[in-house]
Amino acid sequence: MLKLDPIDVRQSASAADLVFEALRKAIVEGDLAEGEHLRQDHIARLFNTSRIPVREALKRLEQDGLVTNERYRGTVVAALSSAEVEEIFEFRALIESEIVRLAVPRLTPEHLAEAQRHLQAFASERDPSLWGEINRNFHYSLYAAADRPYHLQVIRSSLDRVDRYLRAQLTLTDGIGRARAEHQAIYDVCAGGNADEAARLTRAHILDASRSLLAFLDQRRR
Amino acid sequence: MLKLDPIDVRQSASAADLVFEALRKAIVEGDLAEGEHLRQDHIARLFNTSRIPVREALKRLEQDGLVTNERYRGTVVAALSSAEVEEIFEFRALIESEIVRLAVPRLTPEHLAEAQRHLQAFASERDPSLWGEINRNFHYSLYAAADRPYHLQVIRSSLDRVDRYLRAQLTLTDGIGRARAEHQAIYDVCAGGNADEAARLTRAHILDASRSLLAFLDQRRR
DNA sequence: TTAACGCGGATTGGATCCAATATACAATTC
DNA sequence: GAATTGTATATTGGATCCAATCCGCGTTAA
Repeated sequence: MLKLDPIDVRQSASAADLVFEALRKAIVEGDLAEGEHLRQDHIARLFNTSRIPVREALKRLEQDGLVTNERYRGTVVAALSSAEVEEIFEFRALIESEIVRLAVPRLTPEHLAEAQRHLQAFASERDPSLWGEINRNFHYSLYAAADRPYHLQVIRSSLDRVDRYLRAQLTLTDGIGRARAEHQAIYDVCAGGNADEAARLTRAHILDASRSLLAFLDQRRR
Repeated sequence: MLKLDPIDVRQSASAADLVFEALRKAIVEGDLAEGEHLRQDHIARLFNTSRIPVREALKRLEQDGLVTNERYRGTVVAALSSAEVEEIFEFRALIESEIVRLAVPRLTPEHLAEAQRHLQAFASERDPSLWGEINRNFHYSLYAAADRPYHLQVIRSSLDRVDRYLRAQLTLTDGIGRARAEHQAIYDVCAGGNADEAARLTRAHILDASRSLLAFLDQRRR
């Protein structure tokens, strides 16, 4: 009998899924400015599809808080107030420090090796547009050891909302320098197996970025 | 000149919004069993509408994790494994204890009065089908004082996922009795202004329900 | 007997068409 | 000239239609 690798041939990505992922990525990475109108017809043409899958994608983005919709007026990229940004960073500090605490006792050499790769990439990468992605990967490589899929999902969702601001903050004077130093410190205590200290440093790292970012936002918005 | 109260006449609820809310409520309250198929055409007829708004509602529910969708195979009410239920309760224990810690110093007499009303309703209500709603309201009346909209939104979302299981747990032997006692204890320390103790009791309350529920689920699923 | 095959209805995904509403701008009135 | 009104166009929300896929069931062949 013929034997083949049982690859799932079912293409699970519908047009709506593709549009959703593309728009999500564009918003998270800051390629779509906050307040920008997302016209159904325009997006549909970009993807060579009709407005139906576009509308489904926009509904999903709305549910994630990445866009807002007003009936008959359309969908715009969500804009966050300083207070909202601050609250989300506070939330991240709470949950990400806890996930690190859970992760540290479970860290394997493989986890640490991957984290170190991202650490080095972060140190050597010159292109600021890549820092955000590397930053995410570094933290996620540690969080993965916690083996808490729901927590990770919530972390992803909360970071998605503020990542474009965070990426702007990284490019500020000293933003990248402090991030590098703090990452190294977090990595060191993780490798040393000190869960409480890793949690404390992660919390401080997030709140530090928050303070720097809010100072920048408040200044820019005046 | 004619003067009228400037009421916003714009009806913000689209058909998709109404369908979404109705389905969400039905799933959260356990009226739709896990694994049940949600046929677009059937739902559309129920609401006297076409399948288009139904599909948008289903996409939003999927984004919230309340249903799962497989291409060309349809949408079913999500079923959670015991491990997933356990993780979500662990998550709730973390974030709800923290929100209580933030809320206590900000509690006004009005907040406490509302919490006490829910406490009494919880104590006197005979109809088990209403316990879940009252339970939510009691906790939310305390959480509201924290004034953290994003945290509250995440709390709502996580509770939505497990509320149908929690409601089943409340009707178990002693489930409602322990919940009543623990609510009273939480209320007392909140009214006394002891934030740390309120957080500790909230955490214990959630983990207590989790243990009881998991024992029940593991037994039922065998 | 049973497993593979194929057909037809059921269901979902997507395209196109129509209705409802908003917005920009010209026309009009004071 | 400014405010208001009417109108044309753009855009969204929803309905209907078509295509792709799944699934149950009967048929057939080994």
